[in-house]
Amino acid sequence: MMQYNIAGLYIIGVPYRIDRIYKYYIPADLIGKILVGSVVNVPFGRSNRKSYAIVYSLACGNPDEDDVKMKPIFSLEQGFTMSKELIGLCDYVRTHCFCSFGDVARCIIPSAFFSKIKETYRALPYFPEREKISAKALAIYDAVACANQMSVEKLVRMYGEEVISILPRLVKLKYLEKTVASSVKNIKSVKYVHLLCDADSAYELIESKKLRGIKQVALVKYLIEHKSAPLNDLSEQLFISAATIKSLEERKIIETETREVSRDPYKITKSPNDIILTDKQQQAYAEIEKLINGDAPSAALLYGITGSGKTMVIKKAIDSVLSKGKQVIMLVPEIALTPQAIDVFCSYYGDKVVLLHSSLSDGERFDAWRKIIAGKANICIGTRSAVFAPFDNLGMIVIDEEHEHTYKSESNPKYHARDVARYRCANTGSLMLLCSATPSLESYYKAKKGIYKLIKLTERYSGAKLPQTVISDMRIDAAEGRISALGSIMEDALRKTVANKDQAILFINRRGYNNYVSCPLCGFVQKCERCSVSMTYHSYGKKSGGGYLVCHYCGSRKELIKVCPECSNEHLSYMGFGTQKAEDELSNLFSDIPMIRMDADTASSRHSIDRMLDKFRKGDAKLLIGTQMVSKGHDFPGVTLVGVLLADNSLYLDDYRANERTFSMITQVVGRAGRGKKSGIAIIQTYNPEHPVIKFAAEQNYEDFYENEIALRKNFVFPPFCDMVHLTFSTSEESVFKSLLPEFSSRLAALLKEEYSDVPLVIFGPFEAPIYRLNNTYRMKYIFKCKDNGRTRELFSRLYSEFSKLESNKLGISIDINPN
DNA sequence: AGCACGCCGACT
DNA sequence: GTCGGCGTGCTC
Repeated sequence: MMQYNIAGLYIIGVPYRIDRIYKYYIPADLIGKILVGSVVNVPFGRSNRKSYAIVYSLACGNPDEDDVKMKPIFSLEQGFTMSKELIGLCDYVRTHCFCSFGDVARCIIPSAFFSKIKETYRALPYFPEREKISAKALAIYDAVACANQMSVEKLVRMYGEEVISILPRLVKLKYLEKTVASSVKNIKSVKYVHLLCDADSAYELIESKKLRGIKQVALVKYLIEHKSAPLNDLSEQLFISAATIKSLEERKIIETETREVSRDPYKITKSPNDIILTDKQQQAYAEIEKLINGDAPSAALLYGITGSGKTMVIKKAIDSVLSKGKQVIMLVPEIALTPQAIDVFCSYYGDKVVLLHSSLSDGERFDAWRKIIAGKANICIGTRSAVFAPFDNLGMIVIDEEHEHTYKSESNPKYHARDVARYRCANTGSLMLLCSATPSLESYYKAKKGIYKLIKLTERYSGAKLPQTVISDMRIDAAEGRISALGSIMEDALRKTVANKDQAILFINRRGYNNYVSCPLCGFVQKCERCSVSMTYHSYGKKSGGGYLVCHYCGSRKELIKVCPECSNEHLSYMGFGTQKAEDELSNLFSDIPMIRMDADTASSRHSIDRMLDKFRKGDAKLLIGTQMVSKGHDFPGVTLVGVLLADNSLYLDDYRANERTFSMITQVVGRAGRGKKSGIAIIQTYNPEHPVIKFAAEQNYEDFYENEIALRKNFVFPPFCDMVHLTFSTSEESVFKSLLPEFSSRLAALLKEEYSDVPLVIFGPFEAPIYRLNNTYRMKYIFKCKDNGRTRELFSRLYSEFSKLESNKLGISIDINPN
């Protein structure tokens, strides 16, 4: 049998335009051991720096006779070989998302797999007796001392292999010290800081000038808003030193606490008690079972209204797949926001479940991943990237809340989990099961066309009724001169709810107190210095007064201005409201009712979200007010009132998906009411009560919304009737646009006229990105309507490669297909 | 993305 | 004379 001695491989970590198959010869001792899918180490580039690579193909030949000078593979990385299916997946994502092969490989293999122990050397601080060592050793010492620290690889490159024998001697003579840094961090505990007094007395402390240092004031102010914060965040964001913490700790104003961060954060309790499906659920399940039992790849859309009991149908489907000895991936939009659903699955399947999501540490992620490749788990529940879980006998991929935008990645590789899932299912004969109460238009369109099997659940579980909905016309309140986040209808309903000792959820799609500060006389608006957006006013604690301005895009902060910097007017107006203002108004109305505000400012960690949701579920708080966090899949039987405070907030955005997003947001929130025995009521506050989207959402009428919207999409040619491509140039030097944009436009025109005359493309732009300046980078973009096929991608691939090397470091270019 | 190579200006 | 700034170009 012929032994392969040449490997074609993809290098991990190279830029897109040089990402191709490189040929290396396999040294004699590795022949037969290196397979397609092996992870190997190779020398790459003029400096032969050590790089990781994935073996893509094997061949026989003479390394010296080939036209390219071939280098040898250094070594083989043990422990993981990528399956054919996953290699195909890398190819697929690479060509569809304009990223390198390695970018996809890095989604499949956790970073901890690559980060082997790194040996570096550091010069010791005192000046040594130079006479005792050789000239060569002295040169090495000086080089290390000069660079502060150096890796072994670099020293070998500079001085040859003999450094290997010299270095230990230098360490023994205390010239150098060896540091072994493993990048697999074993974070076992995190230090937290919190106030020892309540917000109001802390605020008095600041007012009464009892705190001397600026840092101390900043820290206390920060803690008033965030309740408790990890020490690391504080030193990073506020530049707080240990001394500041210590002095406040001694004065008993704050307290530090060490919290254990468990390596296995989800405790699993087995309770295999079987579930009984209702007739409707059983019917839906039977349809899915048929697809599971067929061996052909398939896709289904489970469209079930809120509260229809989709979770149990999914559970049954998972049982069925597992019983055939196959594996399941289940995707959820965000782990932290759907703890209930996850608890259900963990309690049923115990240690056969593995969780994969973004807030795992490198070590935790590595553990979870090894559990999958070792075959110790057969269900993987996780966020977007879990779609890459390296199962070898996949049977089904479930995508819960299929319409959620979090399934689209916004950074390289810019994939959509649904597309990746579809590819994997097609190649493994698996079922892709999409689930939603408000399916994306694209998916419902495919279901109606028969590409996906459409399965409907149109009744609420165990007879619960959909809430009665009321549209509150805020124009009436405005005409009466009422300026409040809460309309009169909402206020009355809240009073009733509170009187009945029931619970309510209020939803606002905006955080902070007021979303901008402006001068009514000269029109001045306080903008961020780094971004082209207005800054949002955040107060400390519940009360207005004091506070700071923050940019929601780059995070920069600024003291609140009291006087207009343009015309010195002292009466500035604070416009628009967010969660803080609503909380403030509510606490004025119901001062003795416990309430929780849940937004990115109060829910800093998974733990704090859990704590808040638990408190609300137990009834310890009666009102829950917050951003999207409160609208996702939670099940609170005690909630009888649900309010949407700014229903039209997202309605008039310059975006073809604005209607869809508004509809799904309102529907999801409204669906939180009336899940228990009591019937519920939902109030939608809007300035556009006649708007069809608001009306359809109020009726929970997805079918009519869909018909209305799909007609619009067809008329104006938007997805699913075409594909959208966004091409963005970004730079810190605005002037590069002047020559760049005409150059790009004419190059594109030339390509379309000659080589790609067969590619239909509608060009919009160039124009400024919706936020032109972001964190001091300027962004110009093109939008194209096209058909996402091989020829179109080839055209964009060429443009991407050609323009990504231009202006070298000054210019960034990004291509995104069907972005959010 | 790195990193070496090479071409100019400021300095001992 | 040499050191070192960074613009240019290559990566099996």
